[in-house]
Parts: sequence; C-alpha cells; structure tokens
Amino acid sequence: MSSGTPSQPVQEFFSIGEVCQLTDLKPHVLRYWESQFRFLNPAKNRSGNRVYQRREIELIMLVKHLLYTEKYTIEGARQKIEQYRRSGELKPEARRALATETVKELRAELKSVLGILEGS
DNA sequence: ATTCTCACA
DNA sequence: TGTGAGTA
Repeated sequence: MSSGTPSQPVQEFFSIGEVCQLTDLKPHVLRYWESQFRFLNPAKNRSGNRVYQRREIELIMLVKHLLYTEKYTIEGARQKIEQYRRSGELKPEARRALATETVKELRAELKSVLGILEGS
C-alpha cells in the first residue's frame, strides 16, 4: 500500500525547506502566498521559523495547481477556493493534482483540505 | 547550512 | 516574482 505503513511513522511537521523540496516551489514564493491567501498560515516555532503541517502542504499544492496549471490569477484562485469551500467539493483536475504529486505521504483525504478551508 | 524580515528591481 | 542584505 502507498499509505500508512505502521512500522514507518509519517512525518508530521515540515520546515519551509522541506516543503519547497516537496512542492518544487521557492521559499519566497511560499512567503508571498502567505500574504495573499489567509488560509496559508504556517505556525512559527520558538525561533520564528515556519512549521508546516501536512494539510497546509496539500493546500499549497492546490494553490500551485490553480495558479500554474489552470493559470488562475491570485484573485481567481482565491475565488475558486472560496467556491470549493462553499460547495465542499473539488473539481476532478484539482483533485488529480493533489493525488498525482508523487509525494505519497501527503495524500490525505480532501476532507482534511476542506476542513482547513473552513473559516478562511 | 537554513530561515527570517525587509527593501527594491 | 527574484534577489540581496543582515540576522537568529
């Protein structure tokens, strides 16, 4: 199976560097998106460094897909995600984008993504 | 080495 | 978005 192997614990927290490697995005892009999408608020550790949760990485992948693959503008992506939030469902393309990313461990259910979207 | 904020192109 | 400066 590709998910949940009991013997090998799944990583829970990620540094911005790890997220960048996983999403193929640059740190400054991630920080910029934070200023554009309210739902992208990684926690900060004691020293002020960003600590990402898997769900946030999924959201980042979704934003990346909307922006780069579907070529939405920042505003367009915001509206689209707001739309997902209301309808409670993702379009097949976006869904595929999340499942296609070769990072098996990041493949959580879309419910978790939609959950984070609540109150954005 | 890595990440952070801020400034600026 | 990209890059550099000066930090922590």
